[in-house]
Amino acid sequence: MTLPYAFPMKTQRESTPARSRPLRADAERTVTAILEAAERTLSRDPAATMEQIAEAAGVARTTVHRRFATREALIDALAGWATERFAAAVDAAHPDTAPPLVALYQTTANVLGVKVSWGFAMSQASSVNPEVARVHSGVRDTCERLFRRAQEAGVLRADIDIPWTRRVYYALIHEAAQNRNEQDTATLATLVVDTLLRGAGTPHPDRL
Amino acid sequence: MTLPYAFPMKTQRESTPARSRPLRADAERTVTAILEAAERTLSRDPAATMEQIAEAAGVARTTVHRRFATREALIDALAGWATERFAAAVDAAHPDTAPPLVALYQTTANVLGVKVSWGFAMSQASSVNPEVARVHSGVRDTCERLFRRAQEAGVLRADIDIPWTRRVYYALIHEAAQNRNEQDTATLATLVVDTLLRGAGTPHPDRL
DNA sequence: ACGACTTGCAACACAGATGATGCAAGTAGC
DNA sequence: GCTACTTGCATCATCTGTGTTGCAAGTCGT
Repeated sequence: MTLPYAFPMKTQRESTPARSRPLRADAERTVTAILEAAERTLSRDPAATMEQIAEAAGVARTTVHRRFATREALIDALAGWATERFAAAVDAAHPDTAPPLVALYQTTANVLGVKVSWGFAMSQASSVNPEVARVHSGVRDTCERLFRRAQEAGVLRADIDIPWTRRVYYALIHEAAQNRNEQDTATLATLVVDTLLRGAGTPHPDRL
Repeated sequence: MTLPYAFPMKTQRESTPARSRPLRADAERTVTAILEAAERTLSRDPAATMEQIAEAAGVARTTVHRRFATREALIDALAGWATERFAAAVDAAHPDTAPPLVALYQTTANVLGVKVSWGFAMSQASSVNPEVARVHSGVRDTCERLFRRAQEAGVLRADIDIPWTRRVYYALIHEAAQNRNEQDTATLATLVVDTLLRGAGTPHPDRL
């Protein structure tokens, strides 16, 4: 049994997808097709079978098993694949250096771009794979650092609970990502950030 | 095969749990134990087996099958059981008659009470059971009516998108319900409503 | 105390999914 | 064009979960 596409190999020191040796171009395309089909299929039904995934990818089920030894290995690779993009999306927004509000918008937009396409894969944060968990945990820290900077800059209130706010932020992104309908990520990001910062209430409500 | 505990029977006109005839007291307790164990078990792992549920309930798997013909019937009954409480919780808050802000707090607190205990069951809104779907859809309408009243009363901004705001509200309740840790529903409701109305931003931020 | 009901246990049938293998046909890359 | 790689197909073994049944032991309600 060769294991040509296993995401973070335990024997590897970094998160780059590793395989025993380079795949031929056609096999490479097949692997990609399988991962994309897996995302599409599993986001609709997380309990979808290998057969359904194979069909969606346009290959035979045995081919899927040739590339991913087990179902778990496939999902693991999928989670890794998306986690790489996730980390890159966050990184590209310079969340630790850009002005807080700019960083918030940019990070949101970038993450939404990944989340819309890789929703299922990104939901596998509590993966068996320690590398995936590590990246998600790292992003969580980055997010909370950004929120603290936003507090210091007076963008976020001083009295908010940061872990709670982060969870709300994640939930907003999740909800926005369901709106795949036509909306571009910039519009969705505006909606998310606006909702997070201003809420839905009036500035000075006549109570009751 | 008798089907002693099937939630909303198609031949019944209302949502009251119906069974062919009353169960003996011990059997009644068993049914309750199974439903509670199912909630506990499935909220941890939605793919949990009947065996695991039976074990959690302290009964044999065959007993579970005696009370619920199929796995689907069990989940359906669970969804119905929780949906009854959900509808009652919303109703008790007088969402259509109390002042908007009062109704919002009270509904939130009541729903959180149910959601904390019946999180999995309440996530089965898109149940095969049309009665369950009808109740959830009704609550959704009630919620949006309340939001419109809140707008008219100046509690919610006039420019918000109501469906989006409702989804955000649901997401906040969901997140808050994860905080089972010690917090009472009144505190959590305050947090949810406060976050929904005010967001996390400062009233007049020095932009950037 | 009696009868009806309920439960646990052992056993079975069955369906569906996973994973492996050998072979023949086709394709990429040198 | 040659070789190594890749794929589809047919097939098989295995496992797990679901749902059923019969029976013996125990319990509820009257």
